[in-house]
Amino acid sequence: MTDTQTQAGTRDALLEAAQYLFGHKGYEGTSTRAIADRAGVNVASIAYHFGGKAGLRRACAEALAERLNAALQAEGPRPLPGTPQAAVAEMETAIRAITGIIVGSDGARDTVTFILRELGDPGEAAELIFARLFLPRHARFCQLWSIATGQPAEADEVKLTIFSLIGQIVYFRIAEPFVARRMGWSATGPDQAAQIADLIIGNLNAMIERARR
Amino acid sequence: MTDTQTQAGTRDALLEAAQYLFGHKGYEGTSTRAIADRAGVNVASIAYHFGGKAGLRRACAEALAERLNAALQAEGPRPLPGTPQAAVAEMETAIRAITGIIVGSDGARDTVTFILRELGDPGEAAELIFARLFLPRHARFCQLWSIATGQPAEADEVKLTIFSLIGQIVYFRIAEPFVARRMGWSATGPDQAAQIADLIIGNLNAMIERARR
DNA sequence: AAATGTTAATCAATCGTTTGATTAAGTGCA
DNA sequence: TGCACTTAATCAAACGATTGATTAACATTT
Repeated sequence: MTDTQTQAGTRDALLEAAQYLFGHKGYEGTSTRAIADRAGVNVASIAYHFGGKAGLRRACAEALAERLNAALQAEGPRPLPGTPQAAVAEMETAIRAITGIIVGSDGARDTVTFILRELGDPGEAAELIFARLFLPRHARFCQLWSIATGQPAEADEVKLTIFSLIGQIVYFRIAEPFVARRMGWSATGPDQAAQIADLIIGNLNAMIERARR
Repeated sequence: MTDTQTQAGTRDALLEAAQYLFGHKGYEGTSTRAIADRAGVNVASIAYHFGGKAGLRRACAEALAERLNAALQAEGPRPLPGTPQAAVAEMETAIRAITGIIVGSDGARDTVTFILRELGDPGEAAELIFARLFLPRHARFCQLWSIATGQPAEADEVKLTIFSLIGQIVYFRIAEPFVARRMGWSATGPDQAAQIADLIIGNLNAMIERARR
């Protein structure tokens, strides 16, 4: 009985270790040996399972997109809400969920760290994450906004507005250490995430009100 | 007559080359040789002028903070505006200026690329940039918001609101390739920056209106 | 000549990848 | 069932290339 991985365990262990290290030290800053060590696995396994370091990076993004899409599910063939009130309600719920995942320190923390690192390093992985994770939700938000305000869903101003809405959430995570210090937070947990979500929902309602005029 | 740098020229050439490469390929992804080549200078000059690669990184951050502070100047001992209208006007002007620098493709493009890369890689450089560049403006914005709305400048909600305001701008730059594609932009230049600034100023006014109620 | 810059050459360490060997689990046939 | 063979998976070891840093010689200026 050994403590090394066997069978499919190796693949998953590599994905988890790589996601953690790529996220915290960056792709270039992470050596294949460091990944293998953290996974408790031989270096050669990376080439065997993923073709190489770059393949492992791509596999991380794919696995993560699938996993997060499942967690946020919802992205199924849901019908659009019928009233402005219901549309606003769905946006508020979504903002709370997304803020909790991006800002709060739940289980997805390392995953979000990886995503943000890739966002700043345009490439295949960022492409994949945006196409599968961000854009579908952006389109949904545009439709909800359209129902809530009466503006056409594909109007330039609407699309930009939704970007500005999501940007607020993402920035709180990017600047987290500095936000925490400025706010006097010892940690950024679910309570802080809720406080941030409340604020952004307030902004959302202010923006909707203005758009209706 | 050679084409290599002499005297103080070497130092500046290294700073510029390093800022470009650190920003576009990341700190770990950039070799000292690549920096020296781009600067048209010998590798050993890095150790001579900056003590090493890490020192060059710090020097980049310091030089950039000084330069951007000068460009945005304003941060002198300006008096606070006396009326809510004047406070809103200053915020709008600042948003236009910051959006132009961060989003538009003016001369500061490589500098902003470096900053965003460092923001995602917490360390000495990010610390310096935030302390010297971001926080002073955050505090100023809080005061302006206070004058505009009557809320106390150091209230939690105000501080968070200002973060959410800045976050909108930063995100447009981070997600620039994806925003551009979604919007059908072939490039993100001054016109697009102005469009984004208009939108964010609209959001600002909506938020202020709501805060006054 | 002393101080300051710049250079080519070299260093040990580490990089991602490849190799050949080894193990264990299937597979086909008698 | 028993034997011969193939396949998938993992390993230690080694590969050539590149890394950041250092050295000592050379050039320029004061």
